Amino acid sequence: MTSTSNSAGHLRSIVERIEKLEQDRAQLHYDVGQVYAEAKATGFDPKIIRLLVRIRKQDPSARQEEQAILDLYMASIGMAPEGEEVA
Amino acid sequence: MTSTSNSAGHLRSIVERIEKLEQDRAQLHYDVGQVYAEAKATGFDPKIIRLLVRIRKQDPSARQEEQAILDLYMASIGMAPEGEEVA
Amino acid sequence: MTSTSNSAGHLRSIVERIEKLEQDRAQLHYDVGQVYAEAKATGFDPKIIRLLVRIRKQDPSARQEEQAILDLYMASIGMAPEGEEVA
Amino acid sequence: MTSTSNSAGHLRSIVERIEKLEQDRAQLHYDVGQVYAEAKATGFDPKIIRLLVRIRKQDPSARQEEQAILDLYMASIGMAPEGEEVA
DNA sequence: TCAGATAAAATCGCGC
DNA sequence: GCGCGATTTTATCTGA
Repeated sequence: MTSTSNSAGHLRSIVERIEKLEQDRAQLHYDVGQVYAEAKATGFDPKIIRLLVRIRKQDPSARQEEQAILDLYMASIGMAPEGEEVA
Repeated sequence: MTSTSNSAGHLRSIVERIEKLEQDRAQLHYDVGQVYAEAKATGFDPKIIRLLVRIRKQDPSARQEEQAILDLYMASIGMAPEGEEVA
Repeated sequence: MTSTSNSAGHLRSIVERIEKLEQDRAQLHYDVGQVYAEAKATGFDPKIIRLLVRIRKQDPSARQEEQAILDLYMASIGMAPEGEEVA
Repeated sequence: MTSTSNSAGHLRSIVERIEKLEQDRAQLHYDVGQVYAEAKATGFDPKIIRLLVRIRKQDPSARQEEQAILDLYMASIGMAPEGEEVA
């Protein structure tokens, strides 16, 4: 056994795994920055690209929100949500 | 050629690469959450683990300096330093 | 003079003003909760109300975002934004 | 009667009151920012002030307990307690 | 260098 | 009581 106790070993393992995942995440974050840099070098305005990406991401959620309203109202008047079978 | 112009193709490539990277990042974020969940299930307090990870990430001397300034401020307005019992 | 130094007095004043403002903010937050509670008691679904309020708040910003895209593109091709005089 | 029904009138009233309260809250939030700005202009580190305010808000004994657990965790994975010099 | 915007993290409250 | 989603707060980043 390399650690004082199982508990300590587990704690260490947890902390190290988190740190590893966070490192990978940071690397990915850096990579995103690189793509933006390349975009800029190619003549694209990074600001516009950011906007584009954000909108592509939000579009579906806007639709989802509409659906949420609908579902909520249907529930409030005691109707089953669309696409559901009774049994 | 598959696209209207090189420029449009490049723009598409940029956006798609960014979205791919962001997806991977989100996955990693989820994984971190899983580790915290496991920690909690094993009996560790996730809140403290977060604190621990944060401290490990900080430059130790930076943290000391921060603490020193905090002590100064606290002293100047008549607060007792941290970690003191009232009685 | 009531304080050891001007600096300490100022620090104390700053901290106290922040705490006062935060208290007021918390009170307002509580008040919002009260209105939601009243709504619920009157038979409205708080969840729907929240959605309503959120959408009313986002609607204008969605329009603003559209405008931002337009402005960005116009700027990128060297055109002045709408509603601007040359001199 | 100014509204289609009492219910609709009430709903409108609810939404408007919520929006009013949220506006006031936003104003207060802005005011807090102003105080921090003043603090910074006077030479105080806003980051430390934030820390200070957070500590004052915490129950002192809760904070001690948290610190105790943290020390335990740190000891169990072989980290030195905080506030220690390397040499 | 600083204010404002953006995005990330942490906390909180609800529903299951 | 616990996970999950929403909110709020904090920190990073970009442009002026």
